[in-house]
Amino acid sequence: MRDPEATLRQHQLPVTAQRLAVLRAVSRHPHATADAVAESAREEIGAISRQSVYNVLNVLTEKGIIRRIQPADSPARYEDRVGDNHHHLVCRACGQTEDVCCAVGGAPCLEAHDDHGFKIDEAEVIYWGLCPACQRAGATSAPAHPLSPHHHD
Amino acid sequence: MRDPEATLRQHQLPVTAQRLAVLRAVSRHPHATADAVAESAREEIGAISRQSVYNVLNVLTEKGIIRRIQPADSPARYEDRVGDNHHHLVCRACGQTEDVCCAVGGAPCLEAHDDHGFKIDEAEVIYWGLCPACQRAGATSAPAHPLSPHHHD
DNA sequence: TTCAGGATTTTGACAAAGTCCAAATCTTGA
DNA sequence: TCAAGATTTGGACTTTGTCAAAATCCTGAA
Repeated sequence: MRDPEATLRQHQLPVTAQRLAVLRAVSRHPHATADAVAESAREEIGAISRQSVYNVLNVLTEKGIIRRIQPADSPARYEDRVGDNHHHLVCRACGQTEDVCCAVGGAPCLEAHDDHGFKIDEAEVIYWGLCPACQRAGATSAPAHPLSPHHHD
Repeated sequence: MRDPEATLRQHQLPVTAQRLAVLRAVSRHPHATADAVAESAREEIGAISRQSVYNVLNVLTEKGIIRRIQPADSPARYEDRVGDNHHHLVCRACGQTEDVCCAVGGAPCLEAHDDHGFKIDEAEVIYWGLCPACQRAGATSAPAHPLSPHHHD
Protein backbone atom coordinates (compact mmCIF):
# COMPACT_ATOMS: atom_id res chain seq x y z
CA MET A 1 0.00 0.00 0.00
CA ARG A 2 1.48 3.28 -1.15
CA ASP A 3 0.14 5.79 1.32
CA PRO A 4 -2.23 4.51 3.99
CA GLU A 5 -3.07 7.99 5.21
CA ALA A 6 -4.00 9.23 1.75
CA THR A 7 -6.03 6.08 1.21
CA LEU A 8 -8.09 6.77 4.30
CA ARG A 9 -8.69 10.39 3.32
CA GLN A 10 -9.70 9.36 -0.17
CA HIS A 11 -12.43 7.33 1.39
CA GLN A 12 -13.58 10.10 3.74
CA LEU A 13 -12.36 8.21 6.77
CA PRO A 14 -10.91 10.20 9.66
CA VAL A 15 -7.28 9.28 10.08
CA THR A 16 -6.45 7.65 13.39
CA ALA A 17 -3.39 5.90 14.70
CA GLN A 18 -5.38 2.69 15.01
CA ARG A 19 -6.54 2.76 11.42
CA LEU A 20 -3.07 3.42 10.12
CA ALA A 21 -1.60 0.64 12.21
CA VAL A 22 -4.21 -1.88 11.13
CA LEU A 23 -3.93 -0.92 7.50
CA ARG A 24 -0.17 -1.24 7.58
CA ALA A 25 -0.40 -4.56 9.41
CA VAL A 26 -2.64 -6.00 6.71
CA SER A 27 -0.29 -4.63 4.11
CA ARG A 28 2.73 -6.24 5.71
CA HIS A 29 1.04 -9.56 6.42
CA PRO A 30 -1.26 -10.67 3.63
CA HIS A 31 -3.87 -13.22 4.76
CA ALA A 32 -3.39 -12.38 8.43
CA THR A 33 -6.19 -13.09 10.88
CA ALA A 34 -7.69 -10.35 13.07
CA ASP A 35 -5.56 -11.64 15.94
CA ALA A 36 -2.39 -11.47 13.92
CA VAL A 37 -3.31 -8.00 12.73
CA ALA A 38 -3.83 -6.90 16.34
CA GLU A 39 -0.44 -8.23 17.35
CA SER A 40 1.29 -6.53 14.49
CA ALA A 41 -0.52 -3.27 15.13
CA ARG A 42 0.47 -3.38 18.79
CA GLU A 43 4.09 -3.70 17.83
CA GLU A 44 3.68 -0.47 15.93
CA ILE A 45 1.61 1.71 18.25
CA GLY A 46 1.86 -0.01 21.61
CA ALA A 47 -1.78 -0.77 22.23
CA ILE A 48 -5.06 -1.20 20.45
CA SER A 49 -8.25 -2.79 21.67
CA ARG A 50 -9.63 -5.93 20.17
CA GLN A 51 -12.83 -4.12 19.31
CA SER A 52 -10.98 -1.42 17.43
CA VAL A 53 -9.18 -3.98 15.35
CA TYR A 54 -12.55 -5.41 14.35
CA ASN A 55 -14.03 -1.95 13.83
CA VAL A 56 -11.22 -0.94 11.55
CA LEU A 57 -11.09 -4.20 9.62
CA ASN A 58 -14.83 -3.96 9.08
CA VAL A 59 -14.86 -0.39 7.87
CA LEU A 60 -11.88 -0.96 5.61
CA THR A 61 -13.58 -4.02 4.15
CA GLU A 62 -16.84 -2.13 3.59
CA LYS A 63 -14.98 0.60 1.77
CA GLY A 64 -13.22 -1.93 -0.38
CA ILE A 65 -9.79 -0.88 0.86
CA ILE A 66 -9.05 -4.41 2.00
CA ARG A 67 -10.66 -7.74 1.29
CA ARG A 68 -11.86 -10.35 3.73
CA ILE A 69 -11.58 -14.03 2.97
CA GLN A 70 -13.17 -16.71 5.10
CA PRO A 71 -11.97 -20.23 4.37
CA ALA A 72 -13.67 -23.06 6.23
CA ASP A 73 -12.22 -23.87 9.66
CA SER A 74 -10.26 -20.66 9.81
CA PRO A 75 -10.97 -17.27 11.29
CA ALA A 76 -11.38 -14.52 8.71
CA ARG A 77 -8.23 -13.36 6.95
CA TYR A 78 -7.54 -10.01 5.36
CA GLU A 79 -5.55 -8.83 2.41
CA ASP A 80 -4.44 -5.70 0.80
CA ARG A 81 -4.83 -6.86 -2.74
CA VAL A 82 -8.19 -5.73 -4.03
CA GLY A 83 -9.71 -4.87 -7.35
CA ASP A 84 -8.73 -8.03 -9.11
CA ASN A 85 -10.51 -11.31 -8.99
CA HIS A 86 -7.78 -13.57 -7.73
CA HIS A 87 -8.52 -16.67 -5.73
CA HIS A 88 -6.90 -18.61 -2.93
CA LEU A 89 -4.98 -21.76 -2.26
CA VAL A 90 -5.23 -22.99 1.32
CA CYS A 91 -3.19 -25.70 3.01
CA ARG A 92 -5.49 -28.15 4.77
CA ALA A 93 -2.81 -28.92 7.32
CA CYS A 94 -1.36 -25.57 8.36
CA GLY A 95 -3.67 -23.02 6.82
CA GLN A 96 -0.99 -21.33 4.78
CA THR A 97 -2.71 -19.24 2.15
CA GLU A 98 -1.47 -18.18 -1.25
CA ASP A 99 -2.94 -16.03 -3.95
CA VAL A 100 -3.61 -17.59 -7.30
CA CYS A 101 -4.65 -15.95 -10.48
CA CYS A 102 -7.99 -16.69 -12.01
CA ALA A 103 -8.62 -20.19 -13.17
CA VAL A 104 -7.37 -21.02 -16.59
CA GLY A 105 -9.92 -20.50 -19.28
CA GLY A 106 -12.01 -17.81 -20.81
CA ALA A 107 -14.51 -15.66 -19.04
CA PRO A 108 -17.36 -18.17 -19.16
CA CYS A 109 -15.19 -20.46 -17.11
CA LEU A 110 -16.70 -19.35 -13.85
CA GLU A 111 -20.21 -18.85 -15.02
CA ALA A 112 -22.65 -21.15 -13.28
CA HIS A 113 -24.39 -23.55 -15.55
CA ASP A 114 -27.79 -22.82 -14.06
CA ASP A 115 -28.06 -19.71 -11.95
CA HIS A 116 -31.42 -20.64 -10.38
CA GLY A 117 -32.58 -17.07 -10.93
CA PHE A 118 -29.92 -15.66 -8.60
CA LYS A 119 -28.20 -12.42 -9.46
CA ILE A 120 -24.63 -13.55 -9.10
CA ASP A 121 -22.06 -10.92 -8.20
CA GLU A 122 -19.03 -13.03 -7.35
CA ALA A 123 -17.56 -16.40 -8.08
CA GLU A 124 -15.28 -17.37 -5.23
CA VAL A 125 -12.81 -20.17 -5.70
CA ILE A 126 -10.77 -21.85 -3.00
CA TYR A 127 -8.27 -24.54 -3.85
CA TRP A 128 -7.61 -26.96 -1.01
CA GLY A 129 -4.49 -29.03 -0.68
CA LEU A 130 -1.20 -29.44 1.10
CA CYS A 131 1.54 -26.85 0.97
CA PRO A 132 5.06 -28.04 0.15
CA ALA A 133 6.18 -27.99 3.79
CA CYS A 134 3.25 -30.07 4.98
CA GLN A 135 3.76 -32.52 2.13
CA ARG A 136 7.33 -33.04 3.29
CA ALA A 137 6.17 -33.37 6.90
CA GLY A 138 3.91 -36.17 5.77
CA ALA A 139 0.76 -34.37 6.83
CA THR A 140 -2.26 -36.46 6.06
CA SER A 141 -5.16 -34.10 6.05
CA ALA A 142 -6.65 -35.08 2.78
CA PRO A 143 -10.41 -35.55 2.97
CA ALA A 144 -11.86 -39.05 3.10
CA HIS A 145 -13.12 -38.68 -0.44
CA PRO A 146 -10.88 -36.25 -2.28
CA LEU A 147 -12.37 -34.74 -5.36
CA SER A 148 -10.03 -33.96 -8.13
CA PRO A 149 -10.38 -30.49 -9.55
CA HIS A 150 -10.58 -32.35 -12.85
CA HIS A 151 -13.66 -34.22 -11.82
CA HIS A 152 -16.82 -32.92 -13.39
CA ASP A 153 -20.39 -34.11 -12.96
CA MET B 1 -31.19 -41.46 0.46
CA ARG B 2 -32.48 -44.94 -0.31
CA ASP B 3 -31.93 -46.84 2.91
CA PRO B 4 -30.28 -44.97 5.77
CA GLU B 5 -29.94 -48.09 7.87
CA ALA B 6 -28.19 -50.04 5.13
CA THR B 7 -25.95 -47.06 4.49
CA LEU B 8 -24.82 -47.04 8.10
CA ARG B 9 -24.14 -50.77 8.10
CA GLN B 10 -22.20 -50.53 4.87
CA HIS B 11 -19.87 -48.16 6.63
CA GLN B 12 -19.53 -50.34 9.73
CA LEU B 13 -21.41 -47.85 11.84
CA PRO B 14 -23.66 -49.18 14.60
CA VAL B 15 -27.23 -48.22 13.84
CA THR B 16 -28.83 -45.93 16.39
CA ALA B 17 -32.05 -43.97 16.42
CA GLN B 18 -30.05 -40.74 16.57
CA ARG B 19 -28.01 -41.58 13.50
CA LEU B 20 -31.04 -42.55 11.50
CA ALA B 21 -32.87 -39.40 12.48
CA VAL B 22 -29.93 -37.14 11.62
CA LEU B 23 -29.31 -38.88 8.34
CA ARG B 24 -32.93 -38.59 7.36
CA ALA B 25 -33.04 -34.95 8.43
CA VAL B 26 -30.10 -34.12 6.17
CA SER B 27 -31.75 -36.06 3.39
CA ARG B 28 -35.02 -34.19 3.77
CA HIS B 29 -33.41 -30.76 4.17
CA PRO B 30 -30.40 -30.28 1.93
CA HIS B 31 -28.06 -27.49 3.13
CA ALA B 32 -29.55 -27.52 6.62
CA THR B 33 -27.46 -26.24 9.52
CA ALA B 34 -26.70 -28.39 12.56
CA ASP B 35 -29.46 -26.55 14.41
CA ALA B 36 -31.99 -27.21 11.71
CA VAL B 37 -30.94 -30.85 11.59
CA ALA B 38 -31.44 -31.10 15.34
CA GLU B 39 -34.92 -29.64 15.10
CA SER B 40 -35.90 -31.95 12.32
CA ALA B 41 -34.46 -34.96 14.10
CA ARG B 42 -36.40 -34.06 17.25
CA GLU B 43 -39.62 -34.01 15.32
CA GLU B 44 -38.87 -37.55 14.34
CA ILE B 45 -37.59 -39.14 17.54
CA GLY B 46 -38.64 -36.72 20.25
CA ALA B 47 -35.26 -35.82 21.66
CA ILE B 48 -31.59 -35.76 20.76
CA SER B 49 -28.76 -33.90 22.42
CA ARG B 50 -26.92 -31.13 20.67
CA GLN B 51 -23.69 -33.04 21.10
CA SER B 52 -25.10 -36.12 19.45
CA VAL B 53 -26.16 -34.11 16.46
CA TYR B 54 -22.59 -32.89 16.12
CA ASN B 55 -21.19 -36.35 16.76
CA VAL B 56 -23.34 -37.88 14.07
CA LEU B 57 -22.81 -35.12 11.54
CA ASN B 58 -19.07 -35.42 12.08
CA VAL B 59 -18.89 -39.16 11.72
CA LEU B 60 -21.14 -39.16 8.66
CA THR B 61 -18.97 -36.47 7.11
CA GLU B 62 -15.78 -38.39 7.83
CA LYS B 63 -17.20 -41.48 6.23
CA GLY B 64 -18.23 -39.49 3.18
CA ILE B 65 -21.90 -40.30 3.67
CA ILE B 66 -22.76 -36.62 3.79
CA ARG B 67 -20.87 -33.51 2.83
CA ARG B 68 -20.24 -30.40 4.89
CA ILE B 69 -20.14 -26.97 3.29
CA GLN B 70 -19.04 -23.88 5.13
CA PRO B 71 -19.87 -20.63 3.37
CA ALA B 72 -18.64 -17.40 4.92
CA ASP B 73 -20.90 -15.88 7.59
CA SER B 74 -22.92 -19.03 7.93
CA PRO B 75 -22.76 -21.99 10.25
CA ALA B 76 -21.82 -25.23 8.52
CA ARG B 77 -24.43 -26.82 6.30
CA TYR B 78 -24.83 -30.44 5.34
CA GLU B 79 -26.04 -32.26 2.30
CA ASP B 80 -26.82 -35.68 1.16
CA ARG B 81 -25.47 -35.33 -2.31
CA VAL B 82 -21.94 -36.65 -2.38
CA GLY B 83 -19.63 -38.19 -4.91
CA ASP B 84 -19.98 -35.51 -7.51
CA ASN B 85 -18.18 -32.23 -7.66
CA HIS B 86 -21.06 -29.81 -7.67
CA HIS B 87 -20.74 -26.33 -6.28
CA HIS B 88 -22.98 -23.86 -4.46
CA LEU B 89 -24.87 -20.70 -5.01
CA VAL B 90 -25.52 -18.72 -1.83
CA CYS B 91 -27.82 -15.75 -1.34
CA ARG B 92 -25.98 -12.92 0.37
CA ALA B 93 -29.19 -11.69 1.94
CA CYS B 94 -30.97 -14.76 3.27
CA GLY B 95 -28.43 -17.54 2.95
CA GLN B 96 -30.56 -19.69 0.70
CA THR B 97 -28.30 -22.25 -0.90
CA GLU B 98 -28.66 -24.05 -4.19
CA ASP B 99 -26.61 -26.70 -5.90
CA VAL B 100 -25.05 -25.87 -9.22
CA CYS B 101 -23.29 -28.15 -11.61
CA CYS B 102 -19.67 -27.69 -12.33
CA ALA B 103 -18.62 -24.51 -13.98
CA VAL B 104 -18.92 -24.42 -17.72
CA GLY B 105 -15.81 -25.43 -19.54
CA GLY B 106 -13.48 -28.33 -19.83
CA ALA B 107 -11.56 -29.96 -17.03
CA PRO B 108 -8.71 -27.45 -16.99
CA CYS B 109 -11.27 -24.82 -16.09
CA LEU B 110 -10.67 -25.21 -12.40
CA GLU B 111 -7.00 -25.87 -12.51
CA ALA B 112 -5.03 -23.19 -10.73
CA HIS B 113 -2.69 -21.27 -12.95
CA ASP B 114 0.19 -21.54 -10.53
CA ASP B 115 -0.18 -24.12 -7.80
CA HIS B 116 2.69 -22.77 -5.65
CA GLY B 117 3.87 -26.34 -5.12
CA PHE B 118 0.67 -27.28 -3.30
CA LYS B 119 -0.84 -30.70 -3.84
CA ILE B 120 -4.38 -29.62 -4.64
CA ASP B 121 -7.15 -32.09 -3.86
CA GLU B 122 -10.23 -29.94 -4.30
CA ALA B 123 -11.38 -26.85 -6.09
CA GLU B 124 -14.29 -25.36 -4.19
CA VAL B 125 -16.48 -22.80 -5.89
CA ILE B 126 -19.10 -20.64 -4.25
CA TYR B 127 -21.20 -18.26 -6.26
CA TRP B 128 -22.50 -15.29 -4.28
CA GLY B 129 -25.53 -13.28 -5.21
CA LEU B 130 -29.15 -12.58 -4.44
CA CYS B 131 -31.86 -15.19 -4.71
CA PRO B 132 -35.01 -14.30 -6.64
CA ALA B 133 -37.04 -13.60 -3.48
CA CYS B 134 -34.41 -11.23 -2.06
CA GLN B 135 -34.11 -9.45 -5.39
CA ARG B 136 -37.86 -8.78 -5.32
CA ALA B 137 -37.65 -7.68 -1.70
CA GLY B 138 -35.09 -5.11 -2.78
CA ALA B 139 -32.37 -6.57 -0.61
CA THR B 140 -29.19 -4.63 -1.02
CA SER B 141 -26.48 -6.88 0.21
CA ALA B 142 -24.17 -6.61 -2.73
CA PRO B 143 -20.58 -5.94 -1.72
CA ALA B 144 -19.20 -2.44 -2.03
CA HIS B 145 -17.06 -3.55 -4.95
CA PRO B 146 -18.77 -6.40 -6.71
CA LEU B 147 -16.57 -8.50 -8.88
CA SER B 148 -18.14 -9.96 -11.91
CA PRO B 149 -17.50 -13.63 -12.44
CA HIS B 150 -16.41 -12.51 -15.87
CA HIS B 151 -13.68 -10.37 -14.53
CA HIS B 152 -10.26 -11.91 -14.95
CA ASP B 153 -6.89 -10.54 -13.90
C1' DT C 1 -31.77 -65.32 23.82
C1' DT C 2 -28.44 -63.48 26.79
C1' DC C 3 -24.21 -61.00 27.84
C1' DA C 4 -20.00 -58.65 27.92
C1' DG C 5 -17.42 -55.09 25.92
C1' DG C 6 -16.79 -51.45 23.17
C1' DA C 7 -19.17 -47.63 20.95
C1' DT C 8 -22.57 -43.99 21.41
C1' DT C 9 -25.25 -40.60 23.90
C1' DT C 10 -25.86 -37.23 27.32
C1' DT C 11 -24.88 -33.36 30.28
C1' DG C 12 -22.48 -29.46 31.37
C1' DA C 13 -18.37 -26.88 31.14
C1' DC C 14 -15.45 -24.66 28.01
C1' DA C 15 -13.27 -22.18 23.78
C1' DA C 16 -12.84 -19.30 19.66
C1' DA C 17 -14.33 -15.55 16.93
C1' DG C 18 -17.14 -11.76 16.76
C1' DT C 19 -20.71 -8.36 18.09
C1' DC C 20 -23.36 -4.99 21.15
C1' DC C 21 -23.43 -1.17 24.15
C1' DA C 22 -22.34 2.94 26.79
C1' DA C 23 -18.73 5.93 28.36
C1' DA C 24 -14.50 8.25 27.30
C1' DT C 25 -11.61 10.17 23.83
C1' DC C 26 -10.17 11.89 19.56
C1' DT C 27 -10.63 14.32 14.53
C1' DT C 28 -12.06 17.51 11.67
C1' DG C 29 -14.19 21.51 9.61
C1' DA C 30 -15.62 26.12 10.65
C1' DT D 1 -9.78 27.02 19.07
C1' DC D 2 -14.08 24.51 19.55
C1' DA D 3 -18.15 22.14 19.07
C1' DA D 4 -20.13 18.13 16.96
C1' DG D 5 -19.80 13.94 15.37
C1' DA D 6 -16.97 9.87 14.80
C1' DT D 7 -13.84 6.56 16.92
C1' DT D 8 -11.93 3.89 20.64
C1' DT D 9 -12.33 1.26 24.74
C1' DG D 10 -13.75 -2.25 28.14
C1' DG D 11 -16.78 -5.59 29.37
C1' DA D 12 -20.67 -8.36 28.76
C1' DC D 13 -22.77 -11.30 25.55
C1' DT D 14 -23.81 -14.51 21.38
C1' DT D 15 -23.03 -18.15 18.26
C1' DT D 16 -21.05 -22.31 16.79
C1' DG D 17 -18.71 -25.95 18.11
C1' DT D 18 -15.59 -29.06 21.10
C1' DC D 19 -13.97 -31.66 25.45
C1' DA D 20 -14.59 -34.91 29.11
C1' DA D 21 -16.77 -38.17 32.14
C1' DA D 22 -20.68 -40.86 33.32
C1' DA D 23 -24.64 -43.36 31.70
C1' DT D 24 -26.65 -45.95 28.16
C1' DC D 25 -26.98 -48.53 24.10
C1' DC D 26 -25.65 -51.76 20.07
C1' DT D 27 -23.52 -55.88 18.33
C1' DG D 28 -21.32 -60.28 17.89
C1' DA D 29 -20.52 -64.51 20.23
C1' DA D 30 -21.98 -68.20 23.15
